[in-house]
Amino acid sequence: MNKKLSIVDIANQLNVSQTTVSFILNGKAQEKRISVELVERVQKFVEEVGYKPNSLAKSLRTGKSNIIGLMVEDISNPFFASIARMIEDRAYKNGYKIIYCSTDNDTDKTKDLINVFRDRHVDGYIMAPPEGIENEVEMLLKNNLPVVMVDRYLPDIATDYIVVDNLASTHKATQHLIDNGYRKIAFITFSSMQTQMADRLQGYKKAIKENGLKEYVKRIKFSQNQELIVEPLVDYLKKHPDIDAILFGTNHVGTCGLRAINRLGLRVSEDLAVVSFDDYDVFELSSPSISAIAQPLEAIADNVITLLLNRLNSNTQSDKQQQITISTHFNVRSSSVPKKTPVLPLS
Amino acid sequence: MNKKLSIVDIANQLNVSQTTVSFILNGKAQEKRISVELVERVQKFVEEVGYKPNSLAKSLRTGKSNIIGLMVEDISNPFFASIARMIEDRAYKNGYKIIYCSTDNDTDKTKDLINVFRDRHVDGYIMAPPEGIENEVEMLLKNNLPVVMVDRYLPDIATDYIVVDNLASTHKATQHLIDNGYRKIAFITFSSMQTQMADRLQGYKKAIKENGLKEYVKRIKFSQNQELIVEPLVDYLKKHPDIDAILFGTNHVGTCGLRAINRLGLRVSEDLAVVSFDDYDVFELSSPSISAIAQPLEAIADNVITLLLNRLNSNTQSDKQQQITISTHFNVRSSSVPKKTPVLPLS
DNA sequence: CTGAAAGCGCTAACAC
DNA sequence: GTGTTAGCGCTTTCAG
Repeated sequence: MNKKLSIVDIANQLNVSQTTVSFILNGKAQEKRISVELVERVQKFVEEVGYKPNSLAKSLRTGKSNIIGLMVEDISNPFFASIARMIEDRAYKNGYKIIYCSTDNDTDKTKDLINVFRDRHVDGYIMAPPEGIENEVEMLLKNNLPVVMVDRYLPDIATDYIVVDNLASTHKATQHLIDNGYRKIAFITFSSMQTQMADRLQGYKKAIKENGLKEYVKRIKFSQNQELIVEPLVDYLKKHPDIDAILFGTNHVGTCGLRAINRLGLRVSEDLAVVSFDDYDVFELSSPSISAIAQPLEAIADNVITLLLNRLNSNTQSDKQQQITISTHFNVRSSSVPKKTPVLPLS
Repeated sequence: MNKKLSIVDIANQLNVSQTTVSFILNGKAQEKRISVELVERVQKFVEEVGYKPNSLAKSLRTGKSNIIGLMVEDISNPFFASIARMIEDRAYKNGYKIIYCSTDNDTDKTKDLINVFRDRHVDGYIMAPPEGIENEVEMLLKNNLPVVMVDRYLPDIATDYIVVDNLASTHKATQHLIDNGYRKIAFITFSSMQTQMADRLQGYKKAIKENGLKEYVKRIKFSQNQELIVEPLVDYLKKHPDIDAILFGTNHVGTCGLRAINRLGLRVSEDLAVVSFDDYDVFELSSPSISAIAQPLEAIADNVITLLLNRLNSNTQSDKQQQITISTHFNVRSSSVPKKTPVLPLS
């Protein structure tokens, strides 16, 4: 129906040239001093027949696709899903569409995906990068394609990024556990050298060291399969029955951790204090409810898309990179109330 | 770097014609009886210089974009996020990319989005349709664009679709509550006439009627904003303190329902049995854990993408529509254990 | 103010 | 077996 009209059709029917139509459609009427009446006539006609420019042809010609590539670790993780959702909204409102994909934190997969995106001529990239894609990102930058990192960044490469103050957050959470009388505090995390995980670990270590306590760090290999995370956790907790509190490094480990705790028949809060990074429904609705470090999703998404849109609108690639750190909010709940059994003094 | 090469460049450098290169690259070498050595030479060179065909130009020429448009209600809802994730994986493996968007169940927004997708020349559509987009969908079909519905369908239009047996599922869940001694069972749902919600309501009503009980149906307006759902729920529960069990129509109402129950200081299972449609972490990890009707996400996603890929590969639009209904799995947990207080006999 | 025309990179008749 | 070439629909330079 309305699919066959092209700019030449409408030019012919109106007895004007394509150029004129094109100028009018692209808001260059004034600049080109096209008569107001012609402009109106064209616009009216275009409206009537429901003509839509073919964006493929447009992209081919202009090199702009109005598509943003979004690469997250896993779109089914509520943290990324929420951010993606907000980014999507803002992008649509600004005339951009999103192509997304989940990297699974897999370097090779991500490299492939970057190629797919380049191939599609996406105008800009938003990514939560896995390790080892420095070269690819540099290539993008070199080609003047804006890249905004989120959640983590590549330390060796100067890009825009939006992260939260991971170190301060886990430091505070750990200190909170210590203040509430816990002494054998484990930090359970993914075995990853990515910046966000490294910082979270440092925050924990710092608090532990400052209080002269002993570190209990358990690293687990990232996996989509929950069982592959729950099982090592069960083992670890069995092996360390003296642990009296756990700080989980992400919502995913946190959720699996709760499963492990359930499976062992342990009771959160009574037997074991729990705090997790990343807040979401599960933690709020658990009983006892789980203390969690909430990332300000909306602020993150807003900053990301604003930054990218700015880059897109002004070809100022060479500008100084913007690197924004946002504070988290620590939601204290029942899972980390002050310890009831004898509290050891700090040495 | 590798962005400037076009097919003509590589043809020139190799002293062959574009056609030849194009044929080779598109696997038509045999068909066109191009010499094996030439094929190899070209492939080797292409490999070396890292030439990638420009898919925009390709799409413009062929009318195929290798993009699938995915429209769900809300990508941040775990049900849709999980399905999207699985669809994404399968699509990528088959050379398709996904453009997605959240409809918010908003008819106008969805119409816009369909236009955006058409404009992008997506090859196929997967959608969880809101009400009132019959005309748009018919238009797509008329233009021979495959559309697969998921989660719900438009009763007046013959399309492929994948749904679960909603009616049987809620019927079973309601009967389960009755069997366990509950007599004042509420069904809390979104005020929607969409097929999946209508069927779930019917399943509940059927079981209630069969047992000569009274219906308690509460409909709530769909909203992203949790508070707008929790509040009416709190009111409703206050007004009907005699209700002894609730069946929630979706995970979203279910989650909000748990909040409402918490807010009122009611205890799940002791004061109120609970079952929800859609299983996910929250229900499994709550304590008491919440009985839930689990949709087989993987089976749904698999069927959806298989169906669509089939359509895409064989231009058999006129084939009979495939309409697949999959069974759910009822996960019985602690929230709906047999009632302890005096159980009224069924009349 | 408006029109002709040169491509953007690729595919596929059609000719040789 | 291989080369020529006409577009796909649009933007934009350059001439009127």
